[in-house]
Amino acid sequence: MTIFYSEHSKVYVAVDCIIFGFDEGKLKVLIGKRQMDPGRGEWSLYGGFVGAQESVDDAANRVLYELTGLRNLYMRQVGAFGSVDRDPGERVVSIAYYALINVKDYHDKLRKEHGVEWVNFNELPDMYSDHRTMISKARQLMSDTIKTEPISFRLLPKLFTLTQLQRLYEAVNGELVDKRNFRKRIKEMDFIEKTELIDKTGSKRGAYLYRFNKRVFKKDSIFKL
Amino acid sequence: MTIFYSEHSKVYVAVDCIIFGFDEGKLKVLIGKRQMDPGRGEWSLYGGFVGAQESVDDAANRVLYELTGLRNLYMRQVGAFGSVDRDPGERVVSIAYYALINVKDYHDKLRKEHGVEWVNFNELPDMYSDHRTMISKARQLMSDTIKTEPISFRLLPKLFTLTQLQRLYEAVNGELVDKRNFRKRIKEMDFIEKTELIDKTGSKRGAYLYRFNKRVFKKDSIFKL
DNA sequence: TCAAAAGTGTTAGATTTACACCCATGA
DNA sequence: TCATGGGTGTAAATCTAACACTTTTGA
Repeated sequence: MTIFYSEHSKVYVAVDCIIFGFDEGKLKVLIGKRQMDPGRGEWSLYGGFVGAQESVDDAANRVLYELTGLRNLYMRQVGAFGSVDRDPGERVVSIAYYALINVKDYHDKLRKEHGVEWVNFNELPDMYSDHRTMISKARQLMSDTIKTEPISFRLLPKLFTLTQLQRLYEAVNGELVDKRNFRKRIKEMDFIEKTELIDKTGSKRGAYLYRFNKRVFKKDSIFKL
Repeated sequence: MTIFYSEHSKVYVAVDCIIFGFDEGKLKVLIGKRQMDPGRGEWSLYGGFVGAQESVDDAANRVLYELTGLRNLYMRQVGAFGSVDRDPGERVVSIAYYALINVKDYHDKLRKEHGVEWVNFNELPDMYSDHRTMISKARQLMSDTIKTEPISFRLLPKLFTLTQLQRLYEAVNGELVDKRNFRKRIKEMDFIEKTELIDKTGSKRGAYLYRFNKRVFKKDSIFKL
Protein backbone atom coordinates (compact mmCIF):
# COMPACT_ATOMS: atom_id res chain seq x y z
CA MET A 1 0.00 0.00 0.00
CA THR A 2 1.22 3.46 -0.80
CA ILE A 3 1.87 5.58 2.25
CA PHE A 4 -0.05 8.80 1.78
CA TYR A 5 -0.36 10.17 5.28
CA SER A 6 2.84 8.99 6.89
CA GLU A 7 3.60 12.27 8.60
CA HIS A 8 0.48 11.86 10.74
CA SER A 9 0.04 9.65 13.75
CA LYS A 10 -2.23 6.66 14.09
CA VAL A 11 -4.39 5.83 17.07
CA TYR A 12 -6.48 2.93 18.31
CA VAL A 13 -10.16 3.15 17.51
CA ALA A 14 -12.63 1.34 19.72
CA VAL A 15 -16.40 1.00 20.00
CA ASP A 16 -18.40 1.09 23.21
CA CYS A 17 -21.98 -0.09 23.48
CA ILE A 18 -24.69 1.41 25.63
CA ILE A 19 -27.33 -1.28 25.82
CA PHE A 20 -30.71 -0.22 27.08
CA GLY A 21 -33.34 -2.55 28.44
CA PHE A 22 -36.70 -2.10 30.13
CA ASP A 23 -37.79 -4.28 33.00
CA GLU A 24 -39.98 -3.95 36.08
CA GLY A 25 -41.06 -0.52 34.92
CA LYS A 26 -37.51 0.79 34.85
CA LEU A 27 -34.99 1.76 32.21
CA LYS A 28 -31.82 -0.31 32.56
CA VAL A 29 -28.30 -0.29 31.19
CA LEU A 30 -26.02 -3.27 30.75
CA ILE A 31 -22.64 -2.71 32.39
CA GLY A 32 -19.86 -4.79 33.90
CA LYS A 33 -16.64 -4.63 35.80
CA ARG A 34 -13.74 -4.05 33.44
CA GLN A 35 -11.69 -7.21 33.00
CA MET A 36 -8.51 -5.75 31.55
CA ASP A 37 -5.84 -3.25 32.41
CA PRO A 38 -5.80 -0.34 32.69
CA GLY A 39 -8.85 0.28 34.88
CA ARG A 40 -9.45 -3.36 35.82
CA GLY A 41 -12.40 -3.70 38.18
CA GLU A 42 -14.03 -0.36 37.39
CA TRP A 43 -17.60 -0.29 36.12
CA SER A 44 -17.54 -0.03 32.38
CA LEU A 45 -19.45 -0.34 29.15
CA TYR A 46 -18.84 -3.35 27.00
CA GLY A 47 -16.66 -2.55 24.02
CA GLY A 48 -13.93 -3.65 21.69
CA PHE A 49 -11.36 -2.48 19.20
CA VAL A 50 -12.07 -1.82 15.56
CA GLY A 51 -10.18 -4.28 13.39
CA ALA A 52 -8.11 -3.34 10.37
CA GLN A 53 -10.56 -5.01 8.02
CA GLU A 54 -13.92 -4.04 9.45
CA SER A 55 -15.89 -0.83 9.39
CA VAL A 56 -16.63 0.94 12.64
CA ASP A 57 -20.32 -0.01 12.32
CA ASP A 58 -19.34 -3.63 11.71
CA ALA A 59 -17.16 -3.59 14.80
CA ALA A 60 -20.09 -2.33 16.86
CA ASN A 61 -22.32 -5.05 15.45
CA ARG A 62 -19.71 -7.69 16.13
CA VAL A 63 -19.22 -6.57 19.72
CA LEU A 64 -22.95 -6.38 20.27
CA TYR A 65 -23.45 -9.90 18.92
CA GLU A 66 -20.53 -11.24 20.92
CA LEU A 67 -22.11 -9.86 24.07
CA THR A 68 -25.79 -10.65 23.51
CA GLY A 69 -25.92 -13.43 20.93
CA LEU A 70 -28.68 -11.41 19.26
CA ARG A 71 -28.85 -10.20 15.66
CA ASN A 72 -30.76 -7.35 14.07
CA LEU A 73 -30.89 -5.24 17.15
CA TYR A 74 -31.72 -1.58 16.82
CA MET A 75 -28.43 0.25 17.03
CA ARG A 76 -27.41 3.84 16.49
CA GLN A 77 -24.20 5.76 16.70
CA VAL A 78 -23.99 8.21 19.58
CA GLY A 79 -20.74 9.87 18.58
CA ALA A 80 -16.98 9.85 18.84
CA PHE A 81 -15.17 10.46 22.10
CA GLY A 82 -11.65 11.64 21.61
CA SER A 83 -10.01 13.37 24.58
CA VAL A 84 -6.29 12.76 24.60
CA ASP A 85 -6.29 11.22 28.06
CA ARG A 86 -9.61 9.47 28.03
CA ASP A 87 -7.90 6.11 28.18
CA PRO A 88 -5.25 5.90 30.89
CA GLY A 89 -3.21 3.41 28.87
CA GLU A 90 -2.81 4.71 25.35
CA ARG A 91 -4.48 7.07 22.93
CA VAL A 92 -7.83 5.52 22.04
CA VAL A 93 -10.63 7.25 20.19
CA SER A 94 -13.90 5.52 20.94
CA ILE A 95 -17.14 5.55 18.98
CA ALA A 96 -20.18 4.97 21.17
CA TYR A 97 -23.30 3.18 19.97
CA TYR A 98 -26.52 2.57 21.77
CA ALA A 99 -28.71 -0.47 21.26
CA LEU A 100 -32.15 -1.49 22.45
CA ILE A 101 -32.95 -5.00 23.53
CA ASN A 102 -35.83 -6.84 25.07
CA VAL A 103 -34.41 -7.97 28.40
CA LYS A 104 -36.24 -11.29 28.12
CA ASP A 105 -34.41 -12.17 24.90
CA TYR A 106 -31.06 -12.02 26.62
CA HIS A 107 -30.08 -15.33 28.12
CA ASP A 108 -28.84 -15.10 31.66
CA LYS A 109 -26.15 -17.65 30.99
CA LEU A 110 -24.52 -15.51 28.31
CA ARG A 111 -24.96 -12.41 30.42
CA LYS A 112 -23.11 -13.98 33.32
CA GLU A 113 -20.37 -15.34 31.09
CA HIS A 114 -19.59 -11.77 30.09
CA GLY A 115 -19.87 -10.54 33.64
CA VAL A 116 -22.41 -7.83 32.87
CA GLU A 117 -25.58 -6.85 34.67
CA TRP A 118 -28.67 -4.74 34.26
CA VAL A 119 -28.40 -1.60 36.35
CA ASN A 120 -31.19 0.94 36.76
CA PHE A 121 -30.42 4.01 34.74
CA ASN A 122 -31.10 6.19 37.77
CA GLU A 123 -28.70 4.26 39.97
CA LEU A 124 -25.55 4.08 37.88
CA PRO A 125 -22.24 3.88 39.75
CA ASP A 126 -19.13 5.89 38.94
CA MET A 127 -17.67 4.56 35.76
CA TYR A 128 -14.41 4.06 33.92
CA SER A 129 -13.08 6.93 31.83
CA ASP A 130 -15.84 8.89 30.04
CA HIS A 131 -18.36 6.04 29.99
CA ARG A 132 -20.78 7.96 32.15
CA THR A 133 -20.79 10.79 29.61
CA MET A 134 -21.37 8.31 26.81
CA ILE A 135 -24.37 6.91 28.64
CA SER A 136 -25.85 10.36 29.24
CA LYS A 137 -25.49 11.29 25.63
CA ALA A 138 -26.94 7.99 24.48
CA ARG A 139 -29.86 8.42 26.82
CA GLN A 140 -30.51 11.92 25.49
CA LEU A 141 -30.46 10.72 21.91
CA MET A 142 -32.61 7.72 22.68
CA SER A 143 -35.29 9.67 24.48
CA ASP A 144 -35.44 12.24 21.69
CA THR A 145 -35.77 9.46 19.14
CA ILE A 146 -38.31 7.35 20.98
CA LYS A 147 -40.81 10.20 20.89
CA THR A 148 -40.95 10.36 17.12
CA GLU A 149 -39.77 7.00 15.82
CA PRO A 150 -41.26 3.61 16.60
CA ILE A 151 -38.26 2.16 18.38
CA SER A 152 -39.92 1.59 21.75
CA PHE A 153 -41.12 -1.82 20.58
CA ARG A 154 -37.51 -2.97 20.53
CA LEU A 155 -37.52 -2.76 24.31
CA LEU A 156 -40.67 -4.85 24.67
CA PRO A 157 -41.68 -8.41 23.78
CA LYS A 158 -43.31 -8.85 20.36
CA LEU A 159 -46.65 -8.91 22.14
CA PHE A 160 -47.21 -6.33 24.80
CA THR A 161 -50.03 -4.69 26.72
CA LEU A 162 -50.84 -1.01 26.47
CA THR A 163 -49.99 -0.58 30.12
CA GLN A 164 -46.50 -1.96 29.48
CA LEU A 165 -46.05 0.46 26.60
CA GLN A 166 -47.30 3.33 28.72
CA ARG A 167 -44.96 2.46 31.59
CA LEU A 168 -42.07 2.43 29.15
CA TYR A 169 -42.87 5.94 27.98
CA GLU A 170 -43.29 7.08 31.54
CA ALA A 171 -39.89 5.69 32.45
CA VAL A 172 -38.16 7.25 29.47
CA ASN A 173 -39.87 10.64 29.65
CA GLY A 174 -39.69 10.74 33.42
CA GLU A 175 -43.31 11.76 33.90
CA LEU A 176 -46.65 10.10 34.31
CA VAL A 177 -49.01 9.92 31.37
CA ASP A 178 -52.79 10.08 31.32
CA LYS A 179 -54.08 6.62 30.49
CA ARG A 180 -57.04 7.72 28.39
CA ASN A 181 -55.10 10.25 26.36
CA PHE A 182 -52.34 7.72 25.81
CA ARG A 183 -54.72 5.05 24.56
CA LYS A 184 -56.54 7.53 22.36
CA ARG A 185 -53.30 8.28 20.55
CA ILE A 186 -52.46 4.58 20.21
CA LYS A 187 -55.85 3.92 18.67
CA GLU A 188 -55.04 6.34 15.85
CA MET A 189 -51.90 4.41 14.89
CA ASP A 190 -53.01 1.60 12.64
CA PHE A 191 -49.58 -0.01 12.85
CA ILE A 192 -50.14 -0.83 16.51
CA GLU A 193 -52.47 -3.79 16.18
CA LYS A 194 -54.70 -5.26 18.82
CA THR A 195 -54.62 -9.08 18.91
CA GLU A 196 -57.22 -11.42 20.37
CA LEU A 197 -54.65 -12.65 22.87
CA ILE A 198 -54.86 -11.77 26.51
CA ASP A 199 -52.08 -11.43 29.02
CA LYS A 200 -53.06 -12.52 32.48
CA THR A 201 -49.72 -12.07 34.18
CA GLY A 202 -50.18 -8.40 34.96
CA SER A 203 -53.72 -8.46 36.28
CA LYS A 204 -56.56 -10.73 37.27
CA ARG A 205 -58.85 -9.45 34.60
CA GLY A 206 -56.23 -9.73 31.87
CA ALA A 207 -55.26 -7.19 29.20
CA TYR A 208 -55.30 -7.41 25.43
CA LEU A 209 -51.92 -7.91 23.80
CA TYR A 210 -50.85 -5.61 20.98
CA ARG A 211 -48.16 -5.85 18.35
CA PHE A 212 -46.22 -3.39 16.23
CA ASN A 213 -46.70 -4.13 12.54
CA LYS A 214 -43.71 -2.70 10.73
CA ARG A 215 -45.18 -3.48 7.32
CA VAL A 216 -48.07 -1.15 8.01
CA PHE A 217 -45.77 1.53 9.34
CA LYS A 218 -44.73 3.97 6.60
CA LYS A 219 -42.06 6.61 6.73
CA ASP A 220 -44.72 9.29 6.73
CA SER A 221 -46.85 7.61 9.40
CA ILE A 222 -47.57 9.92 12.28
CA PHE A 223 -45.80 8.87 15.42
CA LYS A 224 -45.83 11.08 18.48
CA LEU A 225 -45.79 9.72 22.02
CA MET B 1 4.50 4.20 27.76
CA THR B 2 3.24 0.74 28.54
CA ILE B 3 1.79 -1.07 25.58
CA PHE B 4 -1.64 -2.30 26.58
CA TYR B 5 -3.38 -2.87 23.29
CA SER B 6 -0.54 -3.96 21.06
CA GLU B 7 -2.43 -6.82 19.45
CA HIS B 8 -4.85 -4.34 17.88
CA SER B 9 -4.27 -2.17 14.86
CA LYS B 10 -4.06 1.58 14.74
CA VAL B 11 -5.64 3.82 12.14
CA TYR B 12 -5.53 7.46 11.09
CA VAL B 13 -8.24 9.64 12.57
CA ALA B 14 -9.28 12.77 10.71
CA VAL B 15 -11.88 15.49 11.08
CA ASP B 16 -14.00 16.93 8.29
CA CYS B 17 -15.90 20.20 8.59
CA ILE B 18 -19.28 20.96 7.06
CA ILE B 19 -19.49 24.74 7.16
CA PHE B 20 -22.93 26.22 6.59
CA GLY B 21 -23.60 29.78 5.58
CA PHE B 22 -26.67 31.72 4.55
CA ASP B 23 -26.57 34.27 1.77
CA GLU B 24 -28.94 35.65 -0.85
CA GLY B 25 -31.76 33.70 0.74
CA LYS B 26 -29.99 30.38 0.26
CA LEU B 27 -28.29 27.84 2.48
CA LYS B 28 -24.66 27.37 1.42
CA VAL B 29 -21.84 24.95 2.14
CA LEU B 30 -18.13 25.70 1.96
CA ILE B 31 -16.30 23.17 -0.22
CA GLY B 32 -13.18 23.05 -2.34
CA LYS B 33 -11.24 20.95 -4.78
CA ARG B 34 -9.05 18.46 -2.93
CA GLN B 35 -5.41 19.49 -3.09
CA MET B 36 -3.76 16.22 -2.11
CA ASP B 37 -3.56 12.65 -3.25
CA PRO B 38 -5.49 10.45 -3.37
CA GLY B 39 -8.54 12.10 -4.93
CA ARG B 40 -6.76 15.29 -5.99
CA GLY B 41 -9.14 17.63 -7.82
CA GLU B 42 -12.38 16.12 -6.50
CA TRP B 43 -14.85 18.32 -4.63
CA SER B 44 -14.30 17.83 -0.94
CA LEU B 45 -14.92 19.10 2.54
CA TYR B 46 -12.10 20.84 4.35
CA GLY B 47 -10.49 18.59 6.94
CA GLY B 48 -7.34 17.51 8.66
CA PHE B 49 -5.77 14.79 10.73
CA VAL B 50 -6.05 14.51 14.48
CA GLY B 51 -2.66 14.98 16.10
CA ALA B 52 -1.22 12.72 18.76
CA GLN B 53 -1.51 15.42 21.41
CA GLU B 54 -4.89 16.99 20.66
CA SER B 55 -8.42 15.83 21.28
CA VAL B 56 -10.70 15.21 18.34
CA ASP B 57 -12.73 18.30 19.24
CA ASP B 58 -9.55 20.37 19.42
CA ALA B 59 -8.53 19.11 16.00
CA ALA B 60 -11.88 20.21 14.59
CA ASN B 61 -11.50 23.63 16.17
CA ARG B 62 -7.98 23.97 14.86
CA VAL B 63 -8.98 23.02 11.33
CA LEU B 64 -11.95 25.37 11.46
CA TYR B 65 -9.79 28.25 12.64
CA GLU B 66 -7.14 27.49 10.07
CA LEU B 67 -9.77 27.69 7.34
CA THR B 68 -11.84 30.65 8.50
CA GLY B 69 -9.67 32.67 10.86
CA LEU B 70 -12.73 32.82 13.13
CA ARG B 71 -12.99 31.79 16.78
CA ASN B 72 -15.96 30.79 18.89
CA LEU B 73 -17.98 29.47 16.02
CA TYR B 74 -20.93 27.23 16.75
CA MET B 75 -19.72 23.71 16.09
CA ARG B 76 -21.22 20.32 16.68
CA GLN B 77 -20.15 16.78 16.04
CA VAL B 78 -22.11 14.97 13.35
CA GLY B 79 -20.62 11.54 13.85
CA ALA B 80 -17.87 9.12 12.93
CA PHE B 81 -17.51 7.69 9.44
CA GLY B 82 -15.61 4.47 9.37
CA SER B 83 -16.05 2.30 6.28
CA VAL B 84 -12.92 0.33 5.54
CA ASP B 85 -12.53 1.73 2.04
CA ARG B 86 -13.84 5.23 2.54
CA ASP B 87 -10.42 6.65 1.87
CA PRO B 88 -8.81 5.26 -1.26
CA GLY B 89 -5.33 5.68 0.18
CA GLU B 90 -5.26 4.21 3.64
CA ARG B 91 -7.57 3.35 6.48
CA VAL B 92 -8.87 6.63 7.85
CA VAL B 93 -11.73 7.02 10.28
CA SER B 94 -13.16 10.51 10.02
CA ILE B 95 -15.21 12.46 12.51
CA ALA B 96 -17.47 15.04 10.88
CA TYR B 97 -18.39 18.35 12.50
CA TYR B 98 -20.68 21.03 11.26
CA ALA B 99 -20.24 24.73 11.94
CA LEU B 100 -22.32 27.82 11.31
CA ILE B 101 -20.80 31.06 10.16
CA ASN B 102 -22.01 34.43 9.01
CA VAL B 103 -20.82 34.56 5.43
CA LYS B 104 -19.96 38.25 5.77
CA ASP B 105 -17.47 37.51 8.56
CA TYR B 106 -15.41 35.31 6.29
CA HIS B 107 -12.78 37.29 4.41
CA ASP B 108 -12.67 36.52 0.73
CA LYS B 109 -8.90 36.65 0.73
CA LEU B 110 -8.62 33.81 3.23
CA ARG B 111 -11.34 31.90 1.44
CA LYS B 112 -9.48 32.06 -1.85
CA GLU B 113 -6.18 31.15 -0.25
CA HIS B 114 -7.75 27.89 0.86
CA GLY B 115 -9.40 27.37 -2.49
CA VAL B 116 -12.89 26.93 -1.10
CA GLU B 117 -16.20 28.36 -2.24
CA TRP B 118 -19.77 28.76 -1.12
CA VAL B 119 -21.99 26.35 -3.01
CA ASN B 120 -25.77 26.28 -2.73
CA PHE B 121 -26.85 23.33 -0.66
CA ASN B 122 -29.30 22.32 -3.35
CA GLU B 123 -26.68 22.34 -6.09
CA LEU B 124 -23.87 20.30 -4.60
CA PRO B 125 -21.65 18.41 -7.05
CA ASP B 126 -20.50 14.84 -6.69
CA MET B 127 -17.99 14.67 -3.92
CA TYR B 128 -14.93 12.80 -2.74
CA SER B 129 -15.45 9.64 -0.72
CA ASP B 130 -18.42 9.84 1.66
CA HIS B 131 -18.42 13.62 1.97
CA ARG B 132 -21.84 13.89 0.41
CA THR B 133 -23.23 11.60 3.11
CA MET B 134 -21.54 13.66 5.79
CA ILE B 135 -23.16 16.80 4.45
CA SER B 136 -26.62 15.20 4.36
CA LYS B 137 -26.28 14.03 7.90
CA ALA B 138 -25.01 17.40 9.06
CA ARG B 139 -27.88 19.13 7.31
CA GLN B 140 -30.38 16.82 8.98
CA LEU B 141 -28.91 17.47 12.40
CA MET B 142 -28.68 21.19 11.81
CA SER B 143 -32.25 21.57 10.67
CA ASP B 144 -33.54 19.55 13.62
CA THR B 145 -31.51 21.70 15.98
CA ILE B 146 -32.33 25.08 14.49
CA LYS B 147 -36.03 24.56 15.23
CA THR B 148 -35.55 24.29 18.96
CA GLU B 149 -32.24 25.96 19.79
CA PRO B 150 -31.29 29.56 19.04
CA ILE B 151 -28.45 28.79 16.66
CA SER B 152 -29.91 30.53 13.60
CA PHE B 153 -28.36 33.80 14.72
CA ARG B 154 -24.95 32.31 14.06
CA LEU B 155 -25.78 32.40 10.35
CA LEU B 156 -26.79 36.07 10.40
CA PRO B 157 -25.05 39.35 11.20
CA LYS B 158 -25.33 40.54 14.81
CA LEU B 159 -28.08 42.89 13.67
CA PHE B 160 -30.67 41.48 11.33
CA THR B 161 -34.16 42.21 10.07
CA LEU B 162 -37.11 39.95 10.74
CA THR B 163 -37.42 39.29 7.03
CA GLN B 164 -33.83 38.02 6.95
CA LEU B 165 -34.56 35.71 9.87
CA GLN B 166 -37.75 34.50 8.22
CA ARG B 167 -35.99 33.79 4.91
CA LEU B 168 -33.40 31.78 6.80
CA TYR B 169 -36.06 29.58 8.36
CA GLU B 170 -37.77 29.20 5.02
CA ALA B 171 -34.52 28.10 3.40
CA VAL B 172 -33.72 25.60 6.14
CA ASN B 173 -37.20 24.17 6.52
CA GLY B 174 -37.86 24.21 2.81
CA GLU B 175 -41.27 25.84 3.09
CA LEU B 176 -42.73 29.31 3.15
CA VAL B 177 -43.81 30.83 6.43
CA ASP B 178 -46.67 33.22 7.15
CA LYS B 179 -45.21 36.62 7.92
CA ARG B 180 -47.71 37.60 10.60
CA ASN B 181 -47.57 34.30 12.43
CA PHE B 182 -43.79 34.33 12.29
CA ARG B 183 -43.55 37.84 13.75
CA LYS B 184 -46.13 37.01 16.41
CA ARG B 185 -43.88 34.21 17.66
CA ILE B 186 -40.79 36.41 17.59
CA LYS B 187 -42.58 39.03 19.66
CA GLU B 188 -43.05 36.48 22.45
CA MET B 189 -39.32 35.83 22.67
CA ASP B 190 -37.86 38.53 24.88
CA PHE B 191 -34.34 37.50 23.96
CA ILE B 192 -34.88 38.72 20.39
CA GLU B 193 -34.59 42.46 20.91
CA LYS B 194 -35.75 45.21 18.61
CA THR B 195 -33.22 48.02 18.23
CA GLU B 196 -33.86 51.57 17.08
CA LEU B 197 -31.62 50.98 14.10
CA ILE B 198 -33.01 50.68 10.63
CA ASP B 199 -31.66 48.75 7.70
CA LYS B 200 -32.28 50.45 4.40
CA THR B 201 -30.39 48.03 2.19
CA GLY B 202 -33.27 45.63 1.77
CA SER B 203 -36.09 48.06 1.08
CA LYS B 204 -36.87 51.69 0.46
CA ARG B 205 -38.87 52.09 3.60
CA GLY B 206 -36.28 50.39 5.77
CA ALA B 207 -36.76 47.68 8.38
CA TYR B 208 -35.99 47.62 12.07
CA LEU B 209 -32.89 45.69 13.05
CA TYR B 210 -33.09 43.08 15.80
CA ARG B 211 -30.47 41.34 17.85
CA PHE B 212 -30.28 38.08 19.78
CA ASN B 213 -29.47 38.71 23.44
CA LYS B 214 -27.87 35.55 24.77
CA ARG B 215 -27.84 36.90 28.33
CA VAL B 216 -31.61 37.08 28.33
CA PHE B 217 -31.92 33.63 26.80
CA LYS B 218 -32.24 30.95 29.48
CA LYS B 219 -31.99 27.21 29.08
CA ASP B 220 -35.71 26.93 29.74
CA SER B 221 -36.69 29.76 27.40
CA ILE B 222 -39.24 28.67 24.87
CA PHE B 223 -37.80 28.52 21.39
CA LYS B 224 -39.83 27.04 18.53
CA LEU B 225 -39.58 28.29 14.99
C1' DT C 1 -66.47 -9.32 48.74
C1' DC C 2 -62.87 -6.68 47.75
C1' DA C 3 -58.49 -5.21 45.88
C1' DA C 4 -56.19 -4.36 41.64
C1' DA C 5 -55.55 -3.46 37.01
C1' DA C 6 -58.31 -2.83 32.41
C1' DG C 7 -60.96 -0.21 29.77
C1' DT C 8 -63.71 3.79 28.03
C1' DG C 9 -65.63 9.90 26.24
C1' DT C 10 -66.34 14.52 26.93
C1' DT C 11 -65.24 19.27 27.53
C1' DA C 12 -62.54 23.54 28.31
C1' DG C 13 -58.50 25.70 27.20
C1' DA C 14 -54.49 26.45 24.50
C1' DT C 15 -52.28 26.52 20.25
C1' DT C 16 -52.06 26.88 15.44
C1' DT C 17 -53.38 28.35 11.05
C1' DA C 18 -55.47 31.16 7.54
C1' DC C 19 -56.09 35.40 5.80
C1' DA C 20 -55.73 41.22 3.61
C1' DC C 21 -54.76 45.70 3.90
C1' DC C 22 -52.19 50.18 4.78
C1' DC C 23 -47.42 52.39 5.17
C1' DA C 24 -43.12 54.58 3.83
C1' DT C 25 -39.85 55.40 0.48
C1' DG C 26 -36.79 55.92 -3.68
C1' DA C 27 -36.68 55.61 -8.37
C1' DT D 1 -47.02 57.83 -9.04
C1' DC D 2 -46.03 53.42 -8.52
C1' DA D 3 -43.50 49.35 -7.33
C1' DT D 4 -41.35 47.20 -3.44
C1' DG D 5 -40.80 45.39 0.85
C1' DG D 6 -42.38 46.60 5.97
C1' DG D 7 -45.58 46.23 9.25
C1' DT D 8 -49.99 44.87 11.76
C1' DG D 9 -54.87 41.71 14.25
C1' DT D 10 -58.73 38.57 14.29
C1' DA D 11 -61.41 34.48 14.00
C1' DA D 12 -61.97 29.49 12.94
C1' DA D 13 -60.10 25.14 13.44
C1' DT D 14 -57.29 21.92 15.56
C1' DC D 15 -54.90 19.91 19.19
C1' DT D 16 -53.97 19.07 24.05
C1' DA D 17 -54.94 18.28 28.71
C1' DA D 18 -57.86 17.40 32.48
C1' DC D 19 -60.92 14.52 34.47
C1' DA D 20 -64.09 9.56 37.00
C1' DC D 21 -66.38 5.74 36.76
C1' DT D 22 -67.53 0.70 35.41
C1' DT D 23 -65.68 -4.00 34.45
C1' DT D 24 -63.49 -8.34 35.41
C1' DT D 25 -61.47 -11.67 38.17
C1' DG D 26 -58.53 -14.23 41.55
C1' DA D 27 -57.52 -14.43 46.17
